[in-house]
Amino acid sequence: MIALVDCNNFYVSCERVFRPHLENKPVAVLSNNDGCVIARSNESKALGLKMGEPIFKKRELVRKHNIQLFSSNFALYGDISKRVFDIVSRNIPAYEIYSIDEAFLDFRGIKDPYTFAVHLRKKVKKCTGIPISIGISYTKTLSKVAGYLAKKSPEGVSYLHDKKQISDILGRLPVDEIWGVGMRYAIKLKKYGVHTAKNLLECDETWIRKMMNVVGLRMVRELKCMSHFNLEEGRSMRKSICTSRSFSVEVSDYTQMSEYISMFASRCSEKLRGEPACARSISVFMYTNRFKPKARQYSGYFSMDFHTAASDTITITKLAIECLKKIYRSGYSYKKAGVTLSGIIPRNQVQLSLFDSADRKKSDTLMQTLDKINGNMGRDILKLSSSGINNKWKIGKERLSPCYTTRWSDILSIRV
DNA sequence: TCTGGGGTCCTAGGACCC
DNA sequence: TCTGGGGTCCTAGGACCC
Repeated sequence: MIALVDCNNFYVSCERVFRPHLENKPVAVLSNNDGCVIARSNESKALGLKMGEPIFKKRELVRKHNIQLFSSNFALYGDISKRVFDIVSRNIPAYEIYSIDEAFLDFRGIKDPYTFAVHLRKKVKKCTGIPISIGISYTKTLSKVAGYLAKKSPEGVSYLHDKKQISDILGRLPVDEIWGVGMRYAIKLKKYGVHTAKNLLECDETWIRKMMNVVGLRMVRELKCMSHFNLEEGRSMRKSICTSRSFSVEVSDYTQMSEYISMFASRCSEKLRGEPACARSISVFMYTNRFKPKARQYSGYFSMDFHTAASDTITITKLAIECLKKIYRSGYSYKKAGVTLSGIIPRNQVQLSLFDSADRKKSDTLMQTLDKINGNMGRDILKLSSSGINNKWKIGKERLSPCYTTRWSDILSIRV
């Protein structure tokens, strides 16, 4: 048995923990630059606020119903997530943290899964203030189905174990609610008269394989109670690391762009060292505003390899700038840019070059010092001058809540 | 006026090897 | 008349997830 723990409307719930008066009120959290809706409370969903929708299109709705909006505060959400999963994973032999708000738990050997889950849910709510739902079944995909039901049940827990019951539910589950069926597949499937999960199970497996390749086929088998996706314990090394941003004010100046690219490269390097790992290649991309069809459009992408896999900010930034020079075209207004590191390998598996002349020991010490100072005193206390001296990163976040749990100056004061 | 950020996996096709 | 068989690696593109 596998249990899926899912935090309800997670970002909204995090904001509510510190603002209990928002309970039962419509609330939403916005993406960077306060652009799109990325989390909604049930009340906001009921009002018709859609996921991913640009908020400026909904100004009237927001005003009319007094929907409370927040800028995204990932420092807060990340910390609350850690607290939730600390509690959830206690006394569980194996678990996999799947995303910031979801985890799969190994429920084998638990005598009464339903009661256990009900207790777990109460405990998490009491200790963190976050409401969760728990779906339990035979495979990961089925536990996702159970999770879907759990969200609608008053107890917040659903235990799917009876074959007849599973079959009934799959008969009512729309295909696009299945884990692994996105918009494209849903459209394709409906064209062939496949509307429910049960319809899909009745299809020929060769046909499914052709339509949705092996991943789709595995998913279908999982719905038939055959397990294909194992619990992945421990955090495995990432395969790529990306830092990208949309600019609140479009960029049309090379120096400005090179400062941003330098900043993205630094951020990527920090994440890379945090693994700890090195990267074999880097790529840089940038593009103009696709929502302004009348403006001149351009998009550029360029990738380069390091001579020797690198993790130090200086080497990485230098190559990022090389890439930038290859693709930068003047005369355009850029809306978004980013840096991606790939070919990630563990630090201790770097193949050195015979003619390598770099002083690695020195650069390692330098980076350790840099990370330590920035870790203790705040991000970017020490940085490369190529990322700009007075370049205060301008991400529109007008409705940002305090970092209640991760910043000393933001801790709540309580009048007793 | 205003439209996010960060990941994963699979496949087909091309280029290459012996 | 008639031109093999078995591999690897890389990339772009397409799908998905949160």
